[in-house]
Amino acid sequence: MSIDPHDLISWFASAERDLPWRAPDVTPWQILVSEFMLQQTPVSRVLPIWPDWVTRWPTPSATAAATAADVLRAWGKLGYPRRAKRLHECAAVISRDFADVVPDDVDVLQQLPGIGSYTARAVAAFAYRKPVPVVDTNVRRVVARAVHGRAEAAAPSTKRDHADVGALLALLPKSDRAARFSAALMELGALVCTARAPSCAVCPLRSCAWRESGFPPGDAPKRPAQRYAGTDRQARGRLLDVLRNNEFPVSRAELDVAWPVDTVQRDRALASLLADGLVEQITDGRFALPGQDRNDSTASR
DNA sequence: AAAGCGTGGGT
DNA sequence: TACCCAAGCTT
Repeated sequence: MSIDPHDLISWFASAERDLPWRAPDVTPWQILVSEFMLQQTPVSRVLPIWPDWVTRWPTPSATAAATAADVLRAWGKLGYPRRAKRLHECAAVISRDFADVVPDDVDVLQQLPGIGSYTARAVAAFAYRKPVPVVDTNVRRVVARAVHGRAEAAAPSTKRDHADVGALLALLPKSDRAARFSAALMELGALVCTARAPSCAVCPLRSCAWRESGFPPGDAPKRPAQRYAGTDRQARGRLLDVLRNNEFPVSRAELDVAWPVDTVQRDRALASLLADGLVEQITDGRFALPGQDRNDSTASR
């Protein structure tokens, strides 16, 4: 059972979304920025942010020259602000150690801050047209269904990821169409072979092990889905939102009102933000985004 | 290896 | 209303 690259690529030619980071003049760095933003984040939420971002900071060195505070503010409520911090660090490394040129080698890319297996492969394939398998959640799901006949991909793990790369390598066209095949596979998972309610009636694949075995259901989830309300993550988000929205450092009391009930949880969240380098405490005891201007209206007069 | 890490839209 | 889910990475 296999996926015919021709079926997929001809479907992609007509179904491909017109995403701005796919335009022909987009640089490898700008593609890398899109991949950071798209980690665990829907396309619809990246769309309004990415164009302004890459206009403001078009190169690694331009990004590295900004303060972490500016980067975190531009990131806004995209989520997982550690990604913004790592993107900033990644820019500094590329600027300093790679002459401002994004590496094209998967293993080199994967050593950079915030770049794991997926992002390294995506940059190599989509920015440099290298014939490397790109394995994301969409690809795992499409392969699980079309090739292995299962409703869902197995839980991601290092070992499982390696197997997925191997399975993909066997499918990858041995030509310059490899990168396009990977993009098409991801697009199929995003638009047709979706996690819930897949549109099998319009699927371009002529063979699919899951369909041919009668759409067997997946296993019930073993662990309960995690909630968000009341978690440390939410507390961190509230605290960081206060700092993003204040041009100048804020007092502890101003942070307290952002998470007023559970003081133990608030302290834990603040400590973890400090440990992550997403927040700094300045000498007078107030808190600020890292690298932010320490002056304020009272100190400056 | 499993758990932590944001946020908001869809159902 | 809850819950699911979205181009993952790090420890």
